[in-house]
Amino acid sequence: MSEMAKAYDPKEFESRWYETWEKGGHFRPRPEASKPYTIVIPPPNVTGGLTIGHVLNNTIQDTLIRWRRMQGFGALWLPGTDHAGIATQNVVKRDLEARGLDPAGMDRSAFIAEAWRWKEANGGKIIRQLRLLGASCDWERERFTLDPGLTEAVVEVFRRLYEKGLIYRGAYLVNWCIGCQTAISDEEVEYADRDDRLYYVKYPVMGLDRAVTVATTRPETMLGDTAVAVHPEDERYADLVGRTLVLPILHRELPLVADTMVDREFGTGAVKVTPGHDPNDFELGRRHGLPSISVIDRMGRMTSDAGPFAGQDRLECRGQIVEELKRTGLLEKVEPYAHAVGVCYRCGTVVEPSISTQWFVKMKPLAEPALAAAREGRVRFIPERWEKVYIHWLENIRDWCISRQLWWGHRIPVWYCENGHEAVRGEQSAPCGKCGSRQWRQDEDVLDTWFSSWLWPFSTLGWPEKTEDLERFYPTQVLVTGPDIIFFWVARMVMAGCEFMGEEPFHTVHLHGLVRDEGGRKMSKSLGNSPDPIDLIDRYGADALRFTMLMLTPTGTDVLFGEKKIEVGRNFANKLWNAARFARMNLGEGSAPAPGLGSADLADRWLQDRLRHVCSEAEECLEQMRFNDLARAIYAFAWNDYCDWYLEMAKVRLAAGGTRAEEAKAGVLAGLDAILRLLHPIMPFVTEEIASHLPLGRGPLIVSPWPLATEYRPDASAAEEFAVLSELTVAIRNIRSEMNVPPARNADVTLRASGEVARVADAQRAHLISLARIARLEIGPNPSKPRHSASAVVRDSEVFVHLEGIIDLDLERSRLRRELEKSEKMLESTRRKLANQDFLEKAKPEVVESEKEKVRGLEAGIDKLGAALAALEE
RNA sequence: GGGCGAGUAGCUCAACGGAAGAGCGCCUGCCUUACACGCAGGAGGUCACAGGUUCAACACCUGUCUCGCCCACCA
Repeated sequence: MSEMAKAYDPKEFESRWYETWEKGGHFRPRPEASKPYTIVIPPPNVTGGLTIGHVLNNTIQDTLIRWRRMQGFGALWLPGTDHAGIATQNVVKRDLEARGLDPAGMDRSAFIAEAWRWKEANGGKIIRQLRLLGASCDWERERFTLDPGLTEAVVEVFRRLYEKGLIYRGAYLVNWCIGCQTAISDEEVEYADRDDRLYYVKYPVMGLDRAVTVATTRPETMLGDTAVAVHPEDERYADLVGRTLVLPILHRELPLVADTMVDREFGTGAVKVTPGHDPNDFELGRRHGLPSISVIDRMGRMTSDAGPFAGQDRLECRGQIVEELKRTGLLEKVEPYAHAVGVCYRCGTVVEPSISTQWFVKMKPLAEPALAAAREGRVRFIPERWEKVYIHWLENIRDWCISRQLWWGHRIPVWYCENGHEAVRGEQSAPCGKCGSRQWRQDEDVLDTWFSSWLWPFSTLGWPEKTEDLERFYPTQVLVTGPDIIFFWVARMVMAGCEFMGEEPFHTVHLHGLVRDEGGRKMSKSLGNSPDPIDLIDRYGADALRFTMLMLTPTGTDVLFGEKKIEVGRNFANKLWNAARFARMNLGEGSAPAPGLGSADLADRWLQDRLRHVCSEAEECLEQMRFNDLARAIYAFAWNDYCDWYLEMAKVRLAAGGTRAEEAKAGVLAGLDAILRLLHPIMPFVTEEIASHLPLGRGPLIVSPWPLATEYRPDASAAEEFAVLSELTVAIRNIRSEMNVPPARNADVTLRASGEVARVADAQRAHLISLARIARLEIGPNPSKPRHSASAVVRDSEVFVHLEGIIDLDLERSRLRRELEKSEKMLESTRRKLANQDFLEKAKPEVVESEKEKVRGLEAGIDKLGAALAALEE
């Protein structure tokens, strides 16, 4: 056995163990395991680095995978990365510019080549970081969403949906991002509150000396107005419906239409209708057969249809229009107005709704099975409340705009022949089925990144081919991710799984919280409040970080993370480290006994009882994915039960030597063995390292059997005896501390006790003496009370700590009075309860009995305290 | 405008309807030969507010307030 450093030093062993595990093939699912357990990683963007959010997400997954692996499952954690269309394209562009190249001047294939080069050089960063975290992914199965196999899956899916009529192309109003120069889906639009202005503009009525005033936040879009609408039952405008209005500035004629969509309460009750630049107006326009005019182009500049404003930026145009309206007296008023505007979730630019020709997926038919899956319990959410969010979205689903005007991504697998016929295929080859033409041109656009992500649970396993992996590992067991991508990813994966595999891709969705800073703000690069996990791992250890993250994360609530909190994990690792050093120190040179807790010693019997509890608790926590409770339970057991009590008690037997020492050594090892196995899924490195320094008789911890409660014998009487022992110990320590007995000084103690307390104290005399630092211990049913002593009541017994020469009578009196007061208060409230007739009649008998018992105990204690106090008053 | 979540010790969070807990911080002692990343002891809480259900409520119900998310076609 090699030496162990004095303190936990993770740098010394983390990378070494990761290499050992990987070389040992332990990240691969065991071929012989009958039951599979699969998790597919939410593929991080290739552009990204590891964030604290990733740490939480992947620590949870790794904990589950390692736990199942130890249980003997064929555990597969399938890793990979997402090509992240827009994000990557932007990063590559910036990179090119930084290198003095001009991305705008590049042709498509040159750009894509550059993007791949960038990906090969930089795309592995986050994967390397996951390894530092200890993620036990099967790297031999790593996938990338642009891998050939996954491309094949994308084309196949597109083809199937196209043939089913669920994919269509058409000119509709879509969210156009001027910043990213592409259409984006509804889900990619975020809403940001803005303090804006509401402009009231007068539209003269043709042939009358009247005008209809409309309210708008976007005066520039009036250039594209094709109607004004009012509510059909709005009396203010009843006589005007059907008449013609004159659009200010451009003097175009507009019908005044009636539509129930209009809110009579808002503004003037009249709304300008711009089908070309507003989703509601687009709908309204269709209903009324109105034309639509696009006055803003893809760059955000006014088109030729904007007349004199053509070529201006939309915002510049807004200002000029307002000026012009003022000048002509058609601007009635301007009010401050707070509202939400849609912005691109990628670049934050205000989204410009525009009409353009795009590809869409018809979602309703796909949503049905996904809805049923949740409603019928085949897909379950943890926490449950997210199910409602999922269902609500699916019930109100809108078609999915899947085409993106980018270069980086899966190119839309549609080809057009020279005669305009369409065909879906991966590569152009065969002649056109309709005209025989061989001149094909592929659609210019690429697919939304999520169009490959939604296939992830099966495309990564080989689909559309029927591979062994697909057969064995699909469906996966659990998906671990954040609630922010329920719509983008989770729901769509369920839809795809149902549609293409005929089965849900997973049965449990664990949605953990977001990581925030200590002020509750979202972690983000721009705020600069997101610490670099790698730096934290470097300074505190991966295990410390992992443990802390889990400990801080109650199921499904956001985590407020601060660097200081990692100390909990680091200190805990150090504690274990030193417990192991203690064990080794006591094992000495000779051959060590096999770990075991079979002796008749109270400490061993009690530890078995505790292990029984903690093992079943850990199991339950993992089953229910309550990771914070899991971490807390193991922490409390290891620190408080094992280190504070068991090891302290073991010192007595170790000092005694002989058989008792051998038994203690076996027990110390057995306790550590259980703790290390329980903790391995959370803290893989330090547990593995510690285990390697101890003669536990096991192979690598990573494939050691998960500890079962049934390995340990329950022992209620040991628990009870231990309680007596610890209560006596604490009472004595308390007196010592409050009476300022120097820690180094052992005190004489007299215990006036009979029955259980006397029996336990006598049997555990050696333990008690050691734990409470006692010089001489006298136990009897009625020993004489020592002259100078402080006392305490423990159950039905009295403890006297001799304090010759150092007793401070005043101190002791006030100490006893405090105790007495506490007991009397409790006695009073308990008596009151028992005086209540309803309580006696209606409460459960055992509750009543325990209250009565409580009174008896309190009364006896109060008597004793009173007597002790009286003795001091003399 | 809907929906969801949270409001418990200075801070971050626990607590099957039956005497309010942990970690950090704080106070007092201790370098007690595993650990000062530690040991022992201690202080600190009208469990957001108001009603109600119950013998009994931090927990269940109703309402209110505050904070935070998500969804939504009031321009």
